[in-house]
Parts: sequence; C-alpha cells; structure tokens
Amino acid sequence: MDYKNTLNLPRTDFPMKADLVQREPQRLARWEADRLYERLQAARAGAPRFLLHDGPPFANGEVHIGTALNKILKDFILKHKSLRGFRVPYVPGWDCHGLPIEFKVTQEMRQAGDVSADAATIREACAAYARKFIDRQREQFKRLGVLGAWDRPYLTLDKAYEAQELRLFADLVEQGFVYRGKKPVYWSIPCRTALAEAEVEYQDHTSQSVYVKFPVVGYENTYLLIWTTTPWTLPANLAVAYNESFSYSLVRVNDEDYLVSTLLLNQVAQQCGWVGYEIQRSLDGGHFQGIEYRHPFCDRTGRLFAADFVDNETGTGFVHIAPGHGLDDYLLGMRQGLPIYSPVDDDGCFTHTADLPVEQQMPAAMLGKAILPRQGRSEANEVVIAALSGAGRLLHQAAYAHSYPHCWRSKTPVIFRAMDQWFIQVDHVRGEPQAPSGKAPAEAAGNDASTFRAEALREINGVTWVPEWGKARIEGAVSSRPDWCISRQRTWGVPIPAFYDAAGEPILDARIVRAAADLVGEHGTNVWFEQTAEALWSRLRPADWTGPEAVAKSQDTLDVWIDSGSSSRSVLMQREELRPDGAATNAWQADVYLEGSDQHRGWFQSSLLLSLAGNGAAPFKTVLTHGFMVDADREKISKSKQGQGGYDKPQTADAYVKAWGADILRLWVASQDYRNDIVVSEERIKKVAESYRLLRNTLRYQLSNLYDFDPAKDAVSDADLTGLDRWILGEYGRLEQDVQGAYEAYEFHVVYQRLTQFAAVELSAIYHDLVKDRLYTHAANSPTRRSTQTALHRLVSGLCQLLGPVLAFTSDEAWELIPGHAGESVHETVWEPRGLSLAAGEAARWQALFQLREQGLLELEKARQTKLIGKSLEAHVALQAPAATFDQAGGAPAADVLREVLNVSQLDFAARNGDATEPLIEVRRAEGTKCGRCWHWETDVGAQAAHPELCGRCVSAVTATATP
RNA sequence: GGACCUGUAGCUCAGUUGGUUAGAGCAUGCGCUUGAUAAGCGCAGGGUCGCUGGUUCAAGUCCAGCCAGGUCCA
Repeated sequence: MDYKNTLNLPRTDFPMKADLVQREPQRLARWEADRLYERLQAARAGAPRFLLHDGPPFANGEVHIGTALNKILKDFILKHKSLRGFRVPYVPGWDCHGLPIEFKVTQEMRQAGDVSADAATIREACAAYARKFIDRQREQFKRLGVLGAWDRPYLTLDKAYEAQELRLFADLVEQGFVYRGKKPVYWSIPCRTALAEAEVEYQDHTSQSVYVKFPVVGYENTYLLIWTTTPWTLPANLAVAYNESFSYSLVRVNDEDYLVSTLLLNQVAQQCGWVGYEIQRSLDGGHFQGIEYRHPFCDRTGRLFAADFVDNETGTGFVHIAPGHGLDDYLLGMRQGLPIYSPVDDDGCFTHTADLPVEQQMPAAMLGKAILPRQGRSEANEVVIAALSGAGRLLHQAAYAHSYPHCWRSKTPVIFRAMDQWFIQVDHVRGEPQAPSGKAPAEAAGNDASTFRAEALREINGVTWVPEWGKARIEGAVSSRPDWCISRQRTWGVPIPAFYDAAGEPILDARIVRAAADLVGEHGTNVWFEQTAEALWSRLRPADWTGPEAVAKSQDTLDVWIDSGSSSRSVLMQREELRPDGAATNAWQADVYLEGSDQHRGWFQSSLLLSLAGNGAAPFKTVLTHGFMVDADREKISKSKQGQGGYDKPQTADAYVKAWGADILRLWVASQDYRNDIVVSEERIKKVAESYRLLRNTLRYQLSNLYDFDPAKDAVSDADLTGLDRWILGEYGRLEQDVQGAYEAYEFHVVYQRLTQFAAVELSAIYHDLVKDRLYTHAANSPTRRSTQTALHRLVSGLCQLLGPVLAFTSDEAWELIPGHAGESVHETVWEPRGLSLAAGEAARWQALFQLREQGLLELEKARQTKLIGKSLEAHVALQAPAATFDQAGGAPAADVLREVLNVSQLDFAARNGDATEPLIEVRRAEGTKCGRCWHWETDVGAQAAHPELCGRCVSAVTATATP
C-alpha cells in the first residue's frame, strides 16, 4: 500500500520560480489600483512623522543604475520606518532647469532649422522636454517598487515652486546677502556664458608656458623671473607675488641678474638652458616688500606682495598676478586695492577697459586678438609672446602638458575672466546693510564668528553625518567656498528679477523680488521672458519707490543649485502632508537626506546655506551618503566605456530590471555596504540572485507547511511549544533584534547578511531539515506538528516583515499567502516581535545539544563515506557524552531530542565514564525494518496486522488522520 | 597636484581597547537524498589580511611611505 497520501506533505501556491520580470508589474498595478500609498498615509494619519526628503534627480535621460541605487536605498528607509509604525510621506522630486536640457533642446531646434526662437519659445520647449523625461523616469522609479506620491511630485519648474524659491531669494536680498560684483568666473568662449564649477571638467591640454623677465625698478639689469602657462593673461598683470617663507637667490647669467626661488633654481636653470650661472647672493622674502617692477610690454609698474599660495614645486617662486583672471589673484588684488582688471570681451578677445588709463594698457596691436585656440594656436598668446620676444623679455618658451579646465559642452578650454555677476556673500554678517553693488565683500571676515560662514559651520555640528567623515567633507566645502556666484547667462532657469537703470546700475530689491514671486506664482517664470521691461517694471515697482527708474530687465537666470537648494522652502515648508505633528521650532526639518557623496559640495551644501540663511536652520537632521557605482574592475562606470562596448548592457535601471526584476536589484543594493563603492557586475548580481532563491525557498517551505494551519484555532502557547520550536524562536528573537538594529543604523548590508545566513544555517540546514519528519509524518493535528506550525507561522510572518523593505514584491507576495493575512499588504503592517527570549539554562542546554549534534554529524558522514549508511535514518547512534555535557544536555531524556536533531532512527545517550572530555560516538546500522511511511527503521514494523509495512507510531498517525 | 575615503578567501561581508592555527554566507569540488526536487543535507578545498618598512614580547588591528581605485577640489 502506498502511504504517501497519508502524509501531510507540503503544498502551496507560492511558486518556486519567482518570474519577477513578468509578475512584479502585476503586483505593482494592484498596489496602484488599491492606492496603497494613499491608504497607508491615511492609516497612519495620527502616527508620528518620519520625513525623508528626496533629492531631485535631473529630468534628463533614462534612470541610470546609480540613480536607481539612490532611490532604492531611500525606499528601504521609507518602508522600514513605515513598518515601525511611523507616518512616512514621500514626495519625489525632479530638478528641471539647467544647461543640459537647454543645450539639448536648442540643438534639436537648430537641427530642425529653427534658429530664431526667442527665449520664451525655447523655454516652452525645455519644459516639454523635462516633462517628457519626468514621465519616463517616474515609470522607471515606480517599477523599482518605490512607494510614494508619484502623481504629485515636486518639480522645480512648477510655478508654485519657483514662486517660493523667489521668496526665499527675496529674504536673502533683504538680509543683505546678495551683491553684484566683478569677479573671475569660468567663461566658455563658444557658449558665451559663465560656467558653474560643476560645468567645468578637467582635460589634458598643452599650453604655451613662458619664463618672463620683469625688470626691477631701481636695479639695473635685474629681473624678477615669473613663469606662466597662460601668456594671454600678461596684459592684465598688475602685481607679482612671492612667498615670505622661501629663500631666493640673485643669479647672474650672461651679465643679467635674475631673482629666483633658491629651491627652484636648478629646475629653472635646466629649463632655460643656463650654462654656468653664478649665485650673487641669497635673499629672504622680507627683501621684496615695496619693490616695484616694470611691466614687460605695457607702460606701467607693479608691486610685489607676499602670498601663501606661492609654491615651490613649479615655476620660479614669483607668481604673476592678474586679479581679473584668477581666484588667488583676485583675492590678493582685493586685499591690495588693485583693480579687477580683465581686458577681455565676451568673445574672448583682447580689449581695453575703463579700469586703467588707456596709455597704460596693452599696445593697440593686441586688441581684438582671440584667446581661444584655433588649430592649436591662440592669437592672443602669440601676440603676447611676440611682444615679449620683441622687448627682450622672453627668457624661455616651451609647450607644457597639464590638466586644464574645459567647458563640458563645447569641450574647449575655459578662461577665467572677471565680470559682473550676482553673488551671495558667504561671509556676510546678518543685519548689516546689503553690500553695495559693484563692491566685493571685505576679505578676512572668514575668522569672524558673526559671519554667515561661521554660522553655517556651527549648524553643521548639529547635524548627524553618516558616515562620520561626511562632516569633514561639508566643513571643507563650506569653509573653503568663495562667494557663491548665482547668476547665469542662460535662458532655461528661474530669472533673477533685477532691473537696470538708465546708467546701467542694477536694481535688486526684496519688495520687487516678492512682487515678482507673486507674478510668477500666478503665471510661471515665462512671464519674465514674455513681457517687456517696461511692463514688468510698472507691474513690480513698489508704490513708494524712490530709487532710480528701471529701463531694462535682467537677462540672467539663477544658478540651478538655487533651484534644488530651495526645496526646504518650496517643498518641506509648503506641502500639507509633510507638515510635522507638533508646532516645535524647526519641526519642518527633514529627518533624513540621502544622496551620493558628491552632494556634500552640491545639494547638501546649497540646501544648508539657503535654508540656514532663509529659514534659520539646516533643513536636515541626518545626512546619509552613499558611494558610486563601479564596474567589475572597480572602476567607475563610464559612458565612454559603454560606447567602446565595455558593458553588455546599457547601464540603466531598466536594463537591469528587465533582466532580473526589481527585487533582485533591490537585494543587490542591500547586499553591499553602500558607504563604499558599489560593484555592478554580472557575477555579483548572479550571486545575489542565488541568495534570492535561498530566501524565496525559505519562505516557500514555511508557507507550504501551513496549508492546514489556522492561527486562531491551532496556535500553541509559548509554554507548550516543543523544545526545538522554542529554540528556533529564540534564535529568531536574536535575528529580529539584530536586523532591526541594522535597519535603524541604515546598515542594510547587515540586514542582508544576517537574514541570508539565518535562512541558510538556522532554518534550511537545521530547523527546516529536522522538523520535516514531524510535519509530514505526525498526525495533522498532533501537538508536535501544531507546535512547529505555530513556530513556522511566526517565523514566516516575521521574516516577511523583516524582508519587506528590501524584497518589496516577494515579501508582499508571500505575506498574502500566510494564513490569517489575506487581503492586506505587508507594507501596511506594523512590525511586532515574534521571537522568544530563552532563559540562560534553556539556551545552554540547546548549545550543548547542538555541540553533540555537530560531532554526531561528523561520525555519520564517516559512516556514509564507508557506505555503511546512506541517509541518516539508516543509522543507530550510540552516544556517550562526558558527564558534564550529559547533564547539561538534559541527561537521559535528551536521547529523544538528540535522535530528532541528528535525524537518525535510533539513538542511545549515556554519560561517559571517567574524566574524558570528548564524547564517544558510535554509528551502526539501525535495527529493525524501514517503515513504509515514515522511513524510520523500527523494530515494531508490522506489529499491527492491519498495516504490515508500518511502525507503531505511523499506525496511530494513520488511524488519527483516517478521516477523509 | 591637494583633501578625504576604500583595499580581508572567486563574490559579499565579520573581525571587539593589537594577544591562541584569520571567521560567516554564497559560489566551487566530492558525496548523500529524491516526500521543499530546475529543491534539500553533509564534507572538503580555498586567504603571504593591497605592497614595503617601522613600533611591540605580539599587528589584519598602531605609525610612515608606496601602489591601485573612488569622491571632491585645483
């Protein structure tokens, strides 16, 4: 007779094959149809709020795998906090303005033959372009399983957003943070625009380097030697810097005396091909104070100044200073009261300016010469070098290869050029009047505790930075940042609502900005571009205005970092659902910001500065950062490598989702310590997919043994659980503590390690393997089986919740198949502890039992290798333990537990005589016959005539379950 | 070029204030099972802890330099 159908064999609708790519979208559709996110928000209406504020990705292109990593990490936090009972609103955002979109759009328009589009038209096209990609990205983000207010995201192009951004800007204007100044900025000649630092990339470039002789006034035949890689900046030279701490030498070469840093002398001599020079004398930095020199080809003199930035690595120890063409130069120029002289026009050609008398400026022959190299030749460099050479001031010239900033769009070398821009003064002292236009802030304010910079540094201390070194990163960014150049000569952005009077003087007034904000709130920022200056001025001019009348409007837009950096004002303080529960000060702050570590200098900084200046506090309590995606060779994923066939697939989130499914991708994100680099490789994901199968099978095993279990009726109390069930629940209790701790610490890789190892070892290799016998062969309603089912029910429920934040789809799929959980999503549940805390004695007993098991398994393995047995049930184990172990394990009654735990048919357990410390284990073939039902070897098989193939235990089980 | 970060078995991670033969899971190999079966169990192999010096009775763990990679900045 076949007794197989008298067994309680597992059955479940939870398939072994996940088929994530096919089935995840179905679940997603259901979440959406059920309005899961909204339902969850409503259900937690009264719960304490946990707020993670989304950093807006740029609305351009497909979602990159790195962007997916960021969103998934955020979702881990959101889902976990929700599981802990918080109200967790999530409003995703997009950064919509900026050059990449404008560039793309104008390029497309040009290709379509449209070259005459006005600003408003271009902007409409940019907005449409951004919205198109927002829709694409939204679908891709949702597909990852990220739950949020996807139908009501925040967009930096929304007029409500822009209006709040301008109101924040008005606050800064009102407090005197904003000034118009002339300052060197990166300038792209082909694009005719100033560039943000982020828009500059360093590339190899060959410059013309020159050693130039500057005659020292009052010393015949004596020259300072300077070295520069940008000869075209020499017409703007107004000073020379030296380092006070260096030692200098006066060197005679061919009847001329040169001043050079002593440490660089050899290098210079070699470069300039000096043979047989003589050191006349040594000088220290102090000798140069007040010394003057003649400009090599302009009719003026300059002075020497000490400066720390002069280094002893390259050059001559003297640095040519052009305050209009370099940041260090600019700062030195400001300190010494030099003009910020930049004799270059918007096209990158030499010109005279009003800063110096014409006769002191460059020879007329130089005017109009272009700096931008064409076929490797820069007219401006050539004309300068020719002038130097003609005047006998050129000592040496050589090509010099180095890394040089380039415009990221035109890929041409950028120049540093002083021009009028709007700035936010970082060293501003609150309450002091607005810095007058055209004047830069007083220098050396950096050490003053009353400055905004100092305030920001203090605020940084009040924020939790994870990892800790993030704090040093942002401190470095804030303490070293120059004033924030916030104006851009671009079209696709939020306009700076400034005007100019008839004299060309700027008008920037908080009241006007606020009025503009109201106008923008109503019509969007296009209104600024559509209406004439006259119309705007009449509309925005304050009623009691006594200042000059405007004749022109500003054409500048705000730096896009102002856009995204304003989100604390435009989103956190505006959105109804983000509002905090209490009325505490700063209750609008987000609990967490989480972005890549490059954002210390980017969004974290811009958000901090703007929020602190405008709202009085940092917008975040905790800032988490993650590393970057690298490929299997631990090198960063690059687009050029993609182009050269370096990767099989495009590095988009979608490519990975389509190949593996979102849950594999999510598990892969969880598997690695995101604070370091994240390795993206086929191999890695395959390993993660293996782990996924392990976890899935773990859940499947548990579900499949609960098909006849009703927790309301069949659950067993803690005290009545069998020892083995109590043991696994004890282990599980430790697991849930560890996992919850790891979630709280945002250490998802610990969550992953702990859960996979628990599933592999405690469950699959031990517990699940051992309880099969009782689950399958004991009577369906027997206390042992119900006890184990109780444990399984607790385990599978707990595991689904612990896995929920990571395996968003799979845990939900399993959850609804758990008896008693139908109709709800795991994501709307609140986690509760389900483990047991075993008393010390009980825990120690199990430790002893498992120690004996380990040793027993070794002996069984030996027996298997000698072909004495095949499966363990063919064995009889005679086990003698040292007396102490014997007692610890529970004495003779432990034999039954040990038999089960070793999964053998028969086991004798006795104390070993003497003072031996090791157990004595003997394995032999089990006595009796194999029972046709439970496969145990028993001596009572056939004792019951009605069931000749069965052991006694199975006869009772069969009789008990004889009902159809 | 500068600042910061990272570098432990094929992969992902642990390695407490420096202290016995460096651990885990996965993967691999070899067995067992065939009542979780495109599953499950057992056993085994696998690491000069990036490299080189130094401090120490003792270093993956402390110090210095170097190499490789990353982020930011020039």
